[in-house]
Amino acid sequence: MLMQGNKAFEIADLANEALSSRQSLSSLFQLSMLETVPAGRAICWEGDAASHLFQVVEGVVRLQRIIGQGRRVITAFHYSGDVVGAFLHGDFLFTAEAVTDCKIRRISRKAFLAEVAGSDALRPEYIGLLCKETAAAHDQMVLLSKKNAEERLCSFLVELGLRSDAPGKAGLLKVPMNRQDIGDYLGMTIETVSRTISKLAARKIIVPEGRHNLRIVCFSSLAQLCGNADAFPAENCHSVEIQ
Amino acid sequence: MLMQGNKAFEIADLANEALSSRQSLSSLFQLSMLETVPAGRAICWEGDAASHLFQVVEGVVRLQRIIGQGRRVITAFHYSGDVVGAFLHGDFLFTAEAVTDCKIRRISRKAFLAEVAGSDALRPEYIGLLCKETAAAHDQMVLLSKKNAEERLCSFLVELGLRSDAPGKAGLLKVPMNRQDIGDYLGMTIETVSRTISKLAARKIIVPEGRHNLRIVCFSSLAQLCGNADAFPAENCHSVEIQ
DNA sequence: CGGCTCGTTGAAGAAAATCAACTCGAGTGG
DNA sequence: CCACTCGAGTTGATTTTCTTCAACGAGCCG
Repeated sequence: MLMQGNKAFEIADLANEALSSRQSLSSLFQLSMLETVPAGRAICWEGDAASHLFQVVEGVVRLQRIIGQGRRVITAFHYSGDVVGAFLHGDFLFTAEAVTDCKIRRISRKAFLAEVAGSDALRPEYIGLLCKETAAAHDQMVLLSKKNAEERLCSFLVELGLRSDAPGKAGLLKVPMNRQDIGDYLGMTIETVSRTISKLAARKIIVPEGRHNLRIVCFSSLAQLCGNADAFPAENCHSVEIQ
Repeated sequence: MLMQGNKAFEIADLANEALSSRQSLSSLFQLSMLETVPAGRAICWEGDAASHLFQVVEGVVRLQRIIGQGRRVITAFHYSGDVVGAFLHGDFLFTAEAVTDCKIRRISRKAFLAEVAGSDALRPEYIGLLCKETAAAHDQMVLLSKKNAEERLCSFLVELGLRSDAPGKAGLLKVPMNRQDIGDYLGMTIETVSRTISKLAARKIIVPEGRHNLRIVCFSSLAQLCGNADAFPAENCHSVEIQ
């Protein structure tokens, strides 16, 4: 709901939701204008006062930090529906940039926090969001600390493949970001990213189709190569992946 | 205050604080018994229901995750005054273990969240805590993703040195954790940790004194070697570190 | 004092980074 | 429509950094 129809109707519906205490964090953003951000454009800058939160409505956003001599670290990608900046207090800890052409909405931090503080329904959702982000940060620390190139790439592809808006576990996986983005996210160089993709392709686990698409031949193999202790077994690869 | 005196007095004082809305997150833990945890003992386990939060009253605690084949990642150290588990929702995402003999207090998540929800004073402190943890996680991702052995170790020593309970920037730095802990925190082996310490010692930046103490000869050199873009210059090394 | 763990140091090996050449594909302009 | 150009991606050769394996040394406890 709320995805089309005229504005007045949306706002009325929103107010209705608020009254009946069924509002969600997403609904807080619905009051703001939809903004269009072209690929490559920054949405906010590290060090600036974090006066607003953003929601990615469409497209992919990267959160990044730069440390001296052109070293860039991408700490997270955010996809449609995700909230950017939920955990910030004072300043932005990252620069957010559009990976693809994006549509976003924004809300002021002050309004956001006031809404959350005043709603018993929003607070658990907010805390859940923080928890999810922190869990992701922990997973990323494990990846960066202990995984090799193949495990990193497979973890990344599984993460992409498990996103709800992805077409499915087997099939064509859209990879909107370029090799440099992937490398800076996984802590490796573009050459190593490329080589690792080639090796997986040689083993017929994936098949590259153009720069931004990968055909996932055997998702359970990918999952097994993630290097997580709890990776599920892939003996059933063929039966599962029949399509 | 609240550090000694009889229990009844403490509780009365706490209630008083609550009434006057000057309570802090720390005060929430004051109602619980002080628990003693010997070095090496676990406080909570990854995967268990996160029913409680902890506060480190004394000692050092490590948060760690294990991934297959004995690979361990330490995602954070917590020191006296720190709250452990603030951002958790369902299950613990880490196993917490005492690095040194510790004293801790605990509070149930339910009570904690109720207190925070009901207090306009606690909520900002809580959010600030979450922000601080997330900022630390981001810093750690940068470290693990882009820094070399020397930069990692220097970052760690600076982090230790800047802790408020540390004696000072120049002087004797207590390093309570062993080499394995440091290695698993910084994403390197104990051998590389040891070698890096030796190299810094050869350059007279630090002087090891026993296994758990380092004399910091030139803190600003350490800060400069962190690899952060915003490292402050160390020309004033001598004048600052005269002591 | 002896045994033990923790830490240090050295030598060899492996993984990924770096440097460099080449390919591919998309967009541009003749 | 096709050659041209430019950026992104791939692949190969070499180098660097860190890991691994192994031996040795130092502090700590009984």
